[in-house]
Amino acid sequence: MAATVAPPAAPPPTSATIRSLTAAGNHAAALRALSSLSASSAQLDHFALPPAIKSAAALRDARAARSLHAAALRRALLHRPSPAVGNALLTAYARCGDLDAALALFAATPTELRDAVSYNSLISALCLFRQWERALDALRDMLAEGRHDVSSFTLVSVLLACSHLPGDDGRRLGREAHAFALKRGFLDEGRERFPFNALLSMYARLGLVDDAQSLFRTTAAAFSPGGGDVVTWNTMISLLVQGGRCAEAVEVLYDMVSLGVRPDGVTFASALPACSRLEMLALGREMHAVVLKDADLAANSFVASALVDMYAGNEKVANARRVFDMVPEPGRQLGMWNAMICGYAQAGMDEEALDLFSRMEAEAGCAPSETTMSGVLPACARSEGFAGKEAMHGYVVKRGMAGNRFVQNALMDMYARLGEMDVARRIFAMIDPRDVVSWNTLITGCVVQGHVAEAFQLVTEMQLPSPSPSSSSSSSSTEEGEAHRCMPNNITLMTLLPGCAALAAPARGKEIHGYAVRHALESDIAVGSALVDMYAKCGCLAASRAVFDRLPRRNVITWNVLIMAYGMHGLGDEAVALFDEMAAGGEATPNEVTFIAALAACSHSGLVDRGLELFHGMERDHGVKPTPDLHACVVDVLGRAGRLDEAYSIITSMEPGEQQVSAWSSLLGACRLHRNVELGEVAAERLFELEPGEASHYVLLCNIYSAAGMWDKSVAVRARMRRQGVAKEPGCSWIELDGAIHRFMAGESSHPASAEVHEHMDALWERMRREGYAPDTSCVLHDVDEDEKAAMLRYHSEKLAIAFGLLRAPPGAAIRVAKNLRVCNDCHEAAKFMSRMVGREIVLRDVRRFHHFRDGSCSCGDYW
DNA sequence: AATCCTGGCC
Repeated sequence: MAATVAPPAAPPPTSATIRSLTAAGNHAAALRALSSLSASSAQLDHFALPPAIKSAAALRDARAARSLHAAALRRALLHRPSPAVGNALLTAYARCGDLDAALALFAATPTELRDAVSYNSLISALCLFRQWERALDALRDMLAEGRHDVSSFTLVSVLLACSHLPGDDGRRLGREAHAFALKRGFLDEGRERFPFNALLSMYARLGLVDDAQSLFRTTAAAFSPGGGDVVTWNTMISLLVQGGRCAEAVEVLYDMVSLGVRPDGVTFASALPACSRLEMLALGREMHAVVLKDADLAANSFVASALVDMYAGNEKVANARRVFDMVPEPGRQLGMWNAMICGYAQAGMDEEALDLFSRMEAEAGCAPSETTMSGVLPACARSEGFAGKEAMHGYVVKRGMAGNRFVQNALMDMYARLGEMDVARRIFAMIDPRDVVSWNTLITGCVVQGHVAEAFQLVTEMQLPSPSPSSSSSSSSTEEGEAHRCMPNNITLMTLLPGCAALAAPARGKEIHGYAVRHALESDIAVGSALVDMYAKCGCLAASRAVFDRLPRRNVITWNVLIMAYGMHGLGDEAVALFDEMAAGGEATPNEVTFIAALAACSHSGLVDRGLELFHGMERDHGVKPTPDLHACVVDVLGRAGRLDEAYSIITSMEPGEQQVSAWSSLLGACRLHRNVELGEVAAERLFELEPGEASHYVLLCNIYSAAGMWDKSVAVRARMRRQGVAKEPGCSWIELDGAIHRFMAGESSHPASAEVHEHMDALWERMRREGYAPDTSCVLHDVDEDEKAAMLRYHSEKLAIAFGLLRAPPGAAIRVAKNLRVCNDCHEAAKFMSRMVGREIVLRDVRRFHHFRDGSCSCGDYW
C-alpha cells in the first residue's frame, strides 16, 4: 500500500444499478448514482426514478425528494407511463415529515391516473401522521371509485387506523375489517402473514386480547407447517404481556418452542417482562442462559434491556447491574441505561440511580431521553441530599422534554414532595391531556401536605368531562373532554384514605369504601390495607377487622396495619396474638414495621416481658435486624414501664453511628411519665444537640420541671426555646359531624359556635367541680396561681371539641375527637370523669393512640 | 413484531 493507485473508472450506472443499490440499503450510493445519471439525461427514466426516490425517503432527505420531483416533472415522468414515480414521491414526502406536500401531490394527480398503489400510499402516509379518520376516508374514496383492488398492503394500513379510533368505532370497524379479510381470503392458508399479524396487533391495541387470542388459536395452525411465523408468535406474546396476561404469554412461549420455532431477539424482549411481573425469576434465568449462547442475541440492546429490567423487577438489582456491565460501552444503548437507572430508582437505590444518570452523558455520550427523566426524577425527588432538584427541572425544559406527560407527572411529584404545591399545581395546569397518574400525583401531594379538602375536590373534578386545558379552545370540546375523563382507581382511593385517617373522618372514609365496593376495588390489597388502617384510625376497630377478614389476600402491610390498629386501641394481647398468627401463617413474613407495630402494642399495654421476648427473638427467628426505630421501641417498652435504667442502657448499647434521636425521645417521654428529672435532663440535652429546632423536646423537659415544681428551670427552658426561635406547634382538636370537620384550638374562637361551646364548657366544668373533680394542674407550663392554671386547662382544645360533640352529636352516639399532639394528663382525667357524668362514650385519638373513655374509666387503664 | 417511564397502603 505504498503508492496510491487511481481506481478504474466506474462503469456508467444504469437503472438496474440504482435498483440494486437501493435494495441493498446503500441509499447514499443510490442517490449519487442517480445524480451522475442526470448528467446523461437519456438514462434518467421511469425505471431509475422510483428506487432513487425510495432511497431519498429512507434517508429522510427532503431536498433530494424535491429535486427528483422536479426532474420527474421536467421529463413528464410523474404519472406516465405509470403512476409509480408519483406514488413513490408521495411516500417520500410523508417519510420526510411533509404531509402537506404528499397530500398536494395526491390531489394534483388526475383521478383517472391514480391506481390502487396511489391510494395505498396515501392511506399509509395519513397513518404515519396519525390521521386515522382521514386514512379511513381515503379508503372510502378508493372503494367508491370501484376500480381498485384492496390488497394486503391496504388492509394492513386500514387495520392500523382502525386500532387507533376512539371508543366503539375502532372495535366496530376493526371487526368489519376482520370479516372483510376473511371473506376475501386474506387469512387463507398459504397467504402472506402481514394481514394476519396486523389483525392480531389491531386487537392488541384495541385491548381486545380475547379476540386476538381466538383468532390466533383458530388460524395459527393454518400457517404452521414448520411451526409458523416467528412474527406471529412474537406478536401474540407481546400483546398478552401488554394486556397483563403474563401467564398466558409464557404458555404461548412454551408452545412456540415446543413446535420448533426458534425464538429471536424480539421474542426475548417481549417475553422477559412477563418474568418480572410474574416474579418468575427461574424462567428469566433460563432465558438469560439461552441468550448467552448466541452472540447476536447477547448483543441485542432490546434483549439486554429486558434482562436488566427482569432482574431489577425480581429484586436482583446486582444481577441487573452485572448484565449491564457485561455489555461493552460502545454497544450500550439508551434503553439499557434507562432500564438500569429505572431499576435502581424502583428499588429505592436513589444514589445509584443518580450516579448512573450523571455518568451516562458525561462518560458514554448517551443523551438522556424522556424515559430516562421520568425514571430518575423520582429518585432525585426522594434523595434528601441531592441539591440539584430545581436544576433537573431546568435541564428538562432546556432539552425540550417539558411537554412529555410522564416527565411532567414526575416533576409535579418532585415539587409536591418538596412542599412546593404552587409549583406542582402550575405544572399540573399545563399537562394536556392529563391522565389518571397526573390527577393521582396532585391528589397525593394535597393529602400529604394536609390539604385534604382540595384532594376531595380534585377527585370530583377528575371525573368531569373536558377538564383538559386545551378543550376550552377546541371546537369539539365535549367529545374530547369525554375522552379525557379519568376515573379514580385503586391508587386514588389508597392515597385519599390516609387523608380520612388523619382527619379521623370516618364518614368520608365510608364514602370511599362504598366507591371501592361499587368499582370492584375493595379486594385490591393496597386499597384493603388502607381501609383497614383508615377504620382503625377513625376509631372503628370492628369495621377495620371486618375489612381485614373479608380480604381474599393479605400482604405484610395489611397485617402490620391490623397489628398496629389493635395496639393503638390498647388491645396489646390481641395485637401480640395477631403477630403470632401472622408468623405462623405464612401468608406474609414479618418485617421491621411488623416488629415496630408489635412492640408499640406491648408498650402501650404494659406487656414488657412479651415485648423484650419479641425484640430478642427478632433477628434469630425472623431475620429482622434491630434498626434505630426498633431500638426506640424497646426503650419505649422499658421506659413506659418505669424501667428507666434498662431503657438507658439500651441506648448506650447502640452503635455509635446509629441515629439515636427517636430512642432519646422515647426515654425523655418516659422520664416525663415517671417524673425523673435527672435522666430527663440527660436525654433532653442530647436531643437539644441532635435536633435543636424540635419544639416537642423542650416542651417535654418543661413538663418534667413543672410537674416537679421546678418553675425557675421550666422558665429557663422556655427562654431557651425563644432564643433558639423554636415555637411549639399549637394544640388543635377536631370532630367530624355529618361529614364536616369542626376544629378547635385553645385560646381562640374561630369556630362559629365558639361562644356557645365555651359557655357549655363552663357549665360542664362547674358541674364536674361540684361532683368532685380536681384538675391536675401539673401539666400547666406557666407559673401562675392555681385558679389561673385551672382556667387555662378548662379551654384545652380537646375539651372544647368534646363539649361541641356533646352539644351537637346525635343523642347516645359516641363522641369521637382527634388531637394533633399528645393528650395532656388533665384532659385524660377530665374525659374519664365526663364519660361517667354525662353517660357517654368518648373516644379521644392523639398522635399515637386511642383512649376509649366509658363510665369513668379508660381503655388504656391509665397506662400511657 | 420489541425493551426502558410517572402516582402507592405501615
